[in-house]
Amino acid sequence: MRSESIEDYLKAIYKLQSSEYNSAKVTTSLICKRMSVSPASATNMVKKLADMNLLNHAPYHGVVLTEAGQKIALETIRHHRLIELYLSQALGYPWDEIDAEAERLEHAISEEFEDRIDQALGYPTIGAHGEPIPNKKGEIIQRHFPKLAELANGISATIRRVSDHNPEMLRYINELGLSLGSLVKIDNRAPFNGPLSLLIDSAKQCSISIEVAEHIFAEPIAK
Amino acid sequence: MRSESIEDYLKAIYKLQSSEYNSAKVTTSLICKRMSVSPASATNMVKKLADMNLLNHAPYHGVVLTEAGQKIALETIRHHRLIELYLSQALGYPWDEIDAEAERLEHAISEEFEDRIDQALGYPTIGAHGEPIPNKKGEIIQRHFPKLAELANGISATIRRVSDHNPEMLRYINELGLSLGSLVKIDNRAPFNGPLSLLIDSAKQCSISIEVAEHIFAEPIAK
DNA sequence: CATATAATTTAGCCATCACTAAAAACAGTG
DNA sequence: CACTGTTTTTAGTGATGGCTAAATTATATG
Repeated sequence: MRSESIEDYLKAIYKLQSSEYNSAKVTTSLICKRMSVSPASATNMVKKLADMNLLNHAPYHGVVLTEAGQKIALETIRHHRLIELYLSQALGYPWDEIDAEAERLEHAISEEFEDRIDQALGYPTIGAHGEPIPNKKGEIIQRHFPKLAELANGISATIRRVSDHNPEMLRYINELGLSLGSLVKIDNRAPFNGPLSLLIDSAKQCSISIEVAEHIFAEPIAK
Repeated sequence: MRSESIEDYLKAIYKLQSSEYNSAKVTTSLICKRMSVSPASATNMVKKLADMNLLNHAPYHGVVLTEAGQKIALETIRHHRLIELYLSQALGYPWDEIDAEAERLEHAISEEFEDRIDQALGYPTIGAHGEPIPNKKGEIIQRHFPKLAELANGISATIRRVSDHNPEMLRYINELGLSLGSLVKIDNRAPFNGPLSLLIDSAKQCSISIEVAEHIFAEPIAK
């Protein structure tokens, strides 16, 4: 009545639904791509979730989570992000490994475990990659920051969030010396989608591809 | 190819096999009782494990783990006991809750997680209830201590292990003020399987049933 | 507006792991 | 050594959650 699969689908659907760059409908094919399953599997699960009143499904037109579905999604995301932060802060895990480990653990922990690591971490509201952590009531405060790729030349900004989708990219970003709170200045922006030159913490110079710059979000410093 | 079920069965079979009070064969019915499944389910899984060369099965005469089967069992037990100790020491879990939480987590953690909590705990060899923790090579050092129920009047002993099978009993034992390392003196032993009177840490007097005394193991103090 | 292409759904299958009910094998006793 | 009762196994089912292949529906284009 609340399997790992169900939690994973609801989580994925929630993320697709609230994803900033995507105001489009959450279709079966989006879901199956995100979950790396066949279209048929996604259809089956969508039907099942609709039967359980966890989402509304307009056939051929996508799904929308119900309150109940969103609640489970947010609980799962809360687990995931608390575990990630715990792995990172309490156990010294590197940035690029916490997602995979949390992916499995998030389904196995109890409310009690959630509460205890929440307390051990000092009731955090921001996760290891800068994402907001939903509270126990299922409230989440979305924060929006521009991508490095969108910032103009000469702008200084503080790194606020990093996309966690690609561990290799995360490792690379980490090796550059970038982490949450790092100060970067956009030194130069080569034309034709060329690389971005950055000055990191007023110390280190480096040059990153637009592709990477699309996955780093930063808060421009008001001057 | 290595499901939670498989790990659970192998763990249970290992424990039945090496259980001290039981030199008998590990039969299907023992397994199904221990796992709380139907006899048919146990038979099915035993057949499957035999096909995978994780145990040898002489039909109607019980099973014996192979090296490969024992290896998986011990890895699972190692996970379980490290997690229990971590929950207890790092997260402040009470004695009676760690088993249930570890039961789920033991299947979800990676080698890396195992290594990191092992390190955080200082490479322990004794678990939260006094059981030995197998090392990474699958070696385990069995320690045998008499039950409180077996100790004669007037004997003093140090608590070395507590059976973890019944959370309610664990909570009770904990409330008595007994933990690993506690010093107890057998003050009196009422006849006809009557209660045992104990002096705990030369301070507190209490009286426990034989049933409880069967689940506490202690090392008599050489005088 | 017909038709090609893409998206979605249906139908049917497989593996895992539980179950019940019935059959078969074994063990102890008269 | 047959009989009774227990243990074990077989046979058949159900739920979950994947899959492929085929059918259906929607969409975009000439």
